[in-house]
Amino acid sequence: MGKGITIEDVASAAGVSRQTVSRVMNQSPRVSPEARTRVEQAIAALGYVPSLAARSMAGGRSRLLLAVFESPSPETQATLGLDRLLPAGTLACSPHGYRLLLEPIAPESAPAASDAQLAATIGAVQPDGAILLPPLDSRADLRAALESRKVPVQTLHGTGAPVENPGEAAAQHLLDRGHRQIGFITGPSDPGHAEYCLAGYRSALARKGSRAHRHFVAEDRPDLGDVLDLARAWLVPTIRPTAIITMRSEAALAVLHVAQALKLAVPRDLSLIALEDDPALARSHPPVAALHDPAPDRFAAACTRMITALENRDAPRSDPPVSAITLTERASLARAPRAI
Amino acid sequence: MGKGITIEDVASAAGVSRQTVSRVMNQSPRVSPEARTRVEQAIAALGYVPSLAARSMAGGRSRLLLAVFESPSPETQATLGLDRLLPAGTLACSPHGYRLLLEPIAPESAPAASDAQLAATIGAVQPDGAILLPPLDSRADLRAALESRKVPVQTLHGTGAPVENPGEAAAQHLLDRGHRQIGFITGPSDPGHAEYCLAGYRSALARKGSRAHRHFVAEDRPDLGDVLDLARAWLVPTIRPTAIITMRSEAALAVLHVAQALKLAVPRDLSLIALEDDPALARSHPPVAALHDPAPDRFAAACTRMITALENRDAPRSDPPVSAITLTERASLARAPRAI
DNA sequence: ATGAAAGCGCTAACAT
DNA sequence: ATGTTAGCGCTTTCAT
Repeated sequence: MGKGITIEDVASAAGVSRQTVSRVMNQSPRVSPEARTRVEQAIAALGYVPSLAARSMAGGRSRLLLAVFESPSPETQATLGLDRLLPAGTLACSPHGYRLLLEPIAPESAPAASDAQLAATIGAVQPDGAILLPPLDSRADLRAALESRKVPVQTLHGTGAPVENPGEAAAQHLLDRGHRQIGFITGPSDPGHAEYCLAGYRSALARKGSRAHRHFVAEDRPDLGDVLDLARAWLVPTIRPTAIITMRSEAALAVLHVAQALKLAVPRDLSLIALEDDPALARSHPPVAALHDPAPDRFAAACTRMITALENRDAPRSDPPVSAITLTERASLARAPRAI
Repeated sequence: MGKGITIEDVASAAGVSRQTVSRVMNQSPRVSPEARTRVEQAIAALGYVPSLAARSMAGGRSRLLLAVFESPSPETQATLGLDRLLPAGTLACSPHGYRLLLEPIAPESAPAASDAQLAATIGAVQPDGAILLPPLDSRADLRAALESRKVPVQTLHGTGAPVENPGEAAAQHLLDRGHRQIGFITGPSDPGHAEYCLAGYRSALARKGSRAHRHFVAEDRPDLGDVLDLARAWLVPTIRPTAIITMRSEAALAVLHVAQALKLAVPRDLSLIALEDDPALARSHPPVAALHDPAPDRFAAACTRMITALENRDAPRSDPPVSAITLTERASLARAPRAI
């Protein structure tokens, strides 16, 4: 059932020509209200859905967008979060009749290899556009491979705001609340990303003249005991951080535990922020604040930008900026207890 | 560049008709070796890639497979692992000229709603098949919606082996090594899944006559202190588990820490298995064994099964079974120290 | 073994 | 505002 319903069926059911049906589907203004209604009813009655392939052939627009992402290598456990990205993007596309097509790129692939791969995909599906997902958005070779073949490219940080640094953002939040002795515990997962966040933290503190980053910076260790020891080493002395930033959520939980064992009240004596959110953070006592990267929303926004750019090839558009990072405030945050 | 190369271009470059080119692409045996070679060279020289849309229209096969998955709701943080699934599936499809198309289904969506959604997708792209990803593989309504429209369905557990229960598998591994006093710490994330694993653990122990599941079963808590307390409560007494299974990797690390603080050697005095793998487990001291769900491989296998079933509509196939769960053995495992 | 003819379902040009 | 005429790039079916 529902098989083989074509524009022709709709046309005869509505008593018009295929063209009129086509015009209705394509929102052409040159259709009389009556005709439009009859066509719409016929479409609904028959459950007609136009064939993407046929529209692609005839109209030259495939309504397919490439979602180009880096396929995780076994060791690079760095979770891209496709679980939440892809539904968001799909949802943004479908009301416009567009669809996403996956294009995984092997990490550190040679430019020639990925160029060939993209060439094959472009030839086969002729996508109307491509979204370069991080960390691929910085690969000039991919962008060139796409654009040289007339495939427009978008990234998550459209034309607007520059990328925010999570380490810097977290530090800034704490500085704004009066904290100066702010500790930072990196995550062991992705060395490059850890360095990046750490640098952001450092520059934020340096701007405010704090020297905490000389004393309270440590590397996260996989052994829980090491993290607990570290937390104790920082929190037992009189001169101690009034706030600590951790990259991993688990480290934040470990610090919280040590603080409570030492009778330090969170957040009164110590504020906590994790750079990575996790359900466990929301359920701990007290819940721990975390930075939240609205990547799914930014991906959806990128898809929408792409589509509107495609549809009105002329009209100048102003892309509403999307904030890159937000803080999920939870009870682990308070103003600095006093000046030290 | 590379734009607009059609079968016609290849045909004239090779000095043959379009049909011959088509036959070469479709592996038809009715082509002379010389002609085939000339065509293949022309294809390579021109960088020709056949248009999916055109093939779909003319041949009635879209070479598109639907990857139907449950889109995570805000609270259902249950990570499906699309990050690793999709590249694996894509890789399995591409050598055959097939592609994956995403179809997210809202969790607990009404059957009528998802039926309409699938109908729209099927009408638009006319997929040659669909893979129902867990936990959607048990939704009879989705399967019906697909199959009633002549779209063949596959799931991760092909025709072969039944689904293994992670809790049961882990318990069985330990029982095989002589353990009887085996503890189990559930995870707080997905209640249904936790119950399921716990039941598997219970039945495995019951089969061997162990009664440990009466004493050493506990619920995981988000607060680290609670988990540490629990581990101490189990490990301090003389009658204690010789092995512990945890659902969350963090809980395993916490138990490991307590054991070491109590001067219990892992794995000599205590074996540890997590039901969820994580890079941190491999880096701890000692590394902690974990169950590993080869879902990416099973997804790739499902795609391959689908494609071969599609290509040889006649030949009877025997699907090689794929093991559902494997144990990543690490230094946290040893035989039971003694009978208690 | 190869070619010629006839579409697949739709849209872009032209008509009218 | 609507209908008509050509294709889009392939695969089918039927000739040769």
